[in-house]
Amino acid sequence: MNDATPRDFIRQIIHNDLESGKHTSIVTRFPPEPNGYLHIGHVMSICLNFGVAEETGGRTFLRFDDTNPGKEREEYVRAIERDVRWLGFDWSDRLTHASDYFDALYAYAEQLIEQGVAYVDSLSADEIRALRGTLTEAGTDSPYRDRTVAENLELFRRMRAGEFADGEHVLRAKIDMASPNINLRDPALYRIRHIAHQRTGDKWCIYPMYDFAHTISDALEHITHSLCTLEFEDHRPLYDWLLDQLKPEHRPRQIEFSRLNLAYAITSKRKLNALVDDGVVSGWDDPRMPTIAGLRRRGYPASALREFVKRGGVTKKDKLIEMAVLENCIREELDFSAPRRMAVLQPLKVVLSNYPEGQVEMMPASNHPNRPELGTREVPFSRELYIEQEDFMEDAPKKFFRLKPGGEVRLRNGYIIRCEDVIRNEAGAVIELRCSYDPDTRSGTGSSDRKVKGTIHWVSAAHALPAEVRLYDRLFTVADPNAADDFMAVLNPDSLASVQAMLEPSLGKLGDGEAVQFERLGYFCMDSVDHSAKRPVFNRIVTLRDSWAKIEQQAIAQHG
RNA sequence: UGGGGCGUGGCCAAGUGGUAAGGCAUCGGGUUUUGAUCCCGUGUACCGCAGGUUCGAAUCCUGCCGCCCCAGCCA
Repeated sequence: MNDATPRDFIRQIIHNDLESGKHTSIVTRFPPEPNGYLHIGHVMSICLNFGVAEETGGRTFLRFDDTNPGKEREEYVRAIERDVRWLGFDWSDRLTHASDYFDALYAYAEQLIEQGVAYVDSLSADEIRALRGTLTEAGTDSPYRDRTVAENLELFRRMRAGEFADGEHVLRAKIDMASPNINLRDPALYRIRHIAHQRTGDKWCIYPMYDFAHTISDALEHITHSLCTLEFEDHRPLYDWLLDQLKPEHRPRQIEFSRLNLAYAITSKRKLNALVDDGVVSGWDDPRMPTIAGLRRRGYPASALREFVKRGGVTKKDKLIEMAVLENCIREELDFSAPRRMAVLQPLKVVLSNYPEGQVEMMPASNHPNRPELGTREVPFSRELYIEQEDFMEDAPKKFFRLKPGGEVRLRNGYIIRCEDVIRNEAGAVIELRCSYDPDTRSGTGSSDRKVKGTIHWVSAAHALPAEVRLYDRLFTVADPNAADDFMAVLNPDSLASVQAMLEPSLGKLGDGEAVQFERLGYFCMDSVDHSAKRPVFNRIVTLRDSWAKIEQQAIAQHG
């Protein structure tokens, strides 16, 4: 559409098809099998299919590829619909199922039989496998390959009528058992499955295979460009063969692209399942999961996910995108949209010895330093406060710009304070700081422009809202857990940490799904599952970029 | 030693014969009551390798190497 729209090879093809008049409008489809939850990899496919249509004024179908009853559930259908909608896409009335076409599919199967290019094979699955040959050796024709059209038709109709048990017969395309492409060695088109389908019930006991159902569904929906991932490249000759034989009115074109892989994440359904079953995570929507449900619960904005996919590009090259790209997209969006708040994750009590007991000042605080239009709110300030344990250090290195004994620091939106005394418990641990404040340095007044090196955040102890805050890290310790021998062995034991934090009181009025920045800490949102007013639970969406952490690391590396 | 794909700086990615965009990351610096944001600057990219065609090649040709996918009555 505009100059910023990336022109990947698929959009180029589509652009050319529109220019040449081959198509007047574009129709795509996103065709998940409802047998699990959608994940970050699907986000790309969704954005591509819906995006390409949107950009050209075309249409997109959300089609459930439900050709394998027993593995598919309505629960997944609803979850998928929700995920796609949440991502910001609309299929309008174009919500379909492969099962909507079972009658048509059956008729096309009979057509193939009548054309003499499909036959009923009565070999067992094992026998068929044995005759298929190998990657380097041609297969062998089935002894049933030359049945007459009449015989095939009768058998196929009896298959449909339920006269045979599962596995007794199978309908196969008659192509070429010696083809170097194994998908062309007489692929199965229909198999017998005496099992109720979630939508068609007991109407059918034979079900079409993916290649057959998908090709015809595409044609029936007048799909112009059928976009799928690279592993289906070898299926394209079969896709085209079916179209050549059946000659439907509309002929779709399949185009393949590489899937998006995110570093430190897995997308294998089996492995994701294992994480849930073994209790490694709390469920499919655990905020550490790469599922759309997990990403949403974590607090990642849909717009940031769309941007992430856009930056990844559309190519045919295997890719493993760094987490930093995703995190940058999240931060970019949230930096703009998230109001600022203060919260202390690891509270350390500070008593201001010279601040009047019982006094409370309401300190105005900007909701967004770069967007004054977002206004201000008032934060209570009093004699006893909490600051971050990390913001105090006894033997601080010279570059430590926070609080140290005898040192000064500014309290964000408050006063400059000086650390006068350190209180310890019997074990010698610091449990409290006695500080003095400089009344002249209140933010925005008097000599408040007096400079000190550091500014730290705080919360008034008497007004603080206690809350559980969950801190997340990557689920795996290696960039490519898929390549690990045992992905369970490379789990990050510290992927979840929970702390009892103290929040500024205004956070009690946060709306569902709203993200805020806890200044100096990161972006946070309420947990959509466990949060309640009585027992607040927050998730850290992502940290802020932290150049201090790098300096610290380097110092440790240099000086041991 | 079958077939199908893919190889441009750490990770992505433009480039479609005329002399290598951009983003992320990195490393410097500036601004800053978030060590955030923002703003500057920062890479000699043997364009997988080797030949060839051409005045000229990442782009064309040949050979080689590496990686990915395929032997479900899964999708």
